[in-house]
Amino acid sequence: MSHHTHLVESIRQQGYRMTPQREMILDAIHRGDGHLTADEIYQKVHAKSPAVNLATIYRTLELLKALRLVTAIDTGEGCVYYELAGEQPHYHLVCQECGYRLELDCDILEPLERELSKRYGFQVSLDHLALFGLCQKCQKPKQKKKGGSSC
Amino acid sequence: MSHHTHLVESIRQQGYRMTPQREMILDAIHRGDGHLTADEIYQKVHAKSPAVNLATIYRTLELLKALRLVTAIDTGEGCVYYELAGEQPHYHLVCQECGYRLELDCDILEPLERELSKRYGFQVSLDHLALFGLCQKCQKPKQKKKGGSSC
DNA sequence: ATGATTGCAAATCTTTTGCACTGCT
DNA sequence: AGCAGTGCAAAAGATTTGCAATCAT
Repeated sequence: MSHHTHLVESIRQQGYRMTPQREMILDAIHRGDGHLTADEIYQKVHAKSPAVNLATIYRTLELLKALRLVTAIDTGEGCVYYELAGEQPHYHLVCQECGYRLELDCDILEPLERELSKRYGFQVSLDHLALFGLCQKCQKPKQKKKGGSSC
Repeated sequence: MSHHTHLVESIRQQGYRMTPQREMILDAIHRGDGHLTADEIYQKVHAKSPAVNLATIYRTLELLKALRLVTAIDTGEGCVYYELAGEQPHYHLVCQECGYRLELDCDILEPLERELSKRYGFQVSLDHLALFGLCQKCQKPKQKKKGGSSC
């Protein structure tokens, strides 16, 4: 628990209590390295301490999100992934055909980020990003229907 | 049905049957202009023909997606939006704080699209895109990273 | 005619909530 | 001690599925 002392402090300083459950949840998210669903977090915590309830996981995640200690990433697969806020952002490409996923280099989105800020004053959280499309493999089986989709 | 004759043909040519339900669903999506949830589509169809079942909506949307006649957009709000494939792509910025949404100019994502293709061979479906972050208004209460005016 | 499609109801799956009890501070 | 936090069970909301009836082809 030494690595997330500051998280524990954050929670306490804002008037919330530190419980074993919350500690285990934080620890699970930390070890999960940004790719755990609520249920997976539950599995991990439950393995350590079977009495912990799924509802507690959800309530805690809700709290941690509100305190901006964790962020949620919705990749559109019907489940949400959680990670500690401030971790190295990582972007995903998700193939809609085969589910193949790969991680993007961080720098590839910087120009877009700057442009959105300049043009719209909008500060995107690109660490939440998942992009969908077709991987190389899955592009081939389809027709070459490329007409009319230009801007 | 004049505007989506080609959709009807597509379905038939692939060995599927054209039913009034499917016609109404296509029509609803068409008129909905890319921002309807499954349930909203259901409401529209149901208004015309109360016997139509929600399960049919889901099954039809599933089919239409598989045939690539409609695309699904998950904006991470817990619901999925449907639109006709090949419609003018439109991107969303969604404020995670206040839910404010705005549409992006089409051209802003082209450089990214090209780069992803070049670097990873990945063909992103950017018409599926929703970006999350903070709008100008909601940036202030937090870090003063930027001096903006009102939304 | 015949098999794809639908309606209906029940089942899933994820997430939320009410309430009484527990335990952090 | 007092109230935030928890466990439990039940609720809610979205989507899926099994099955018998129906209808497009």
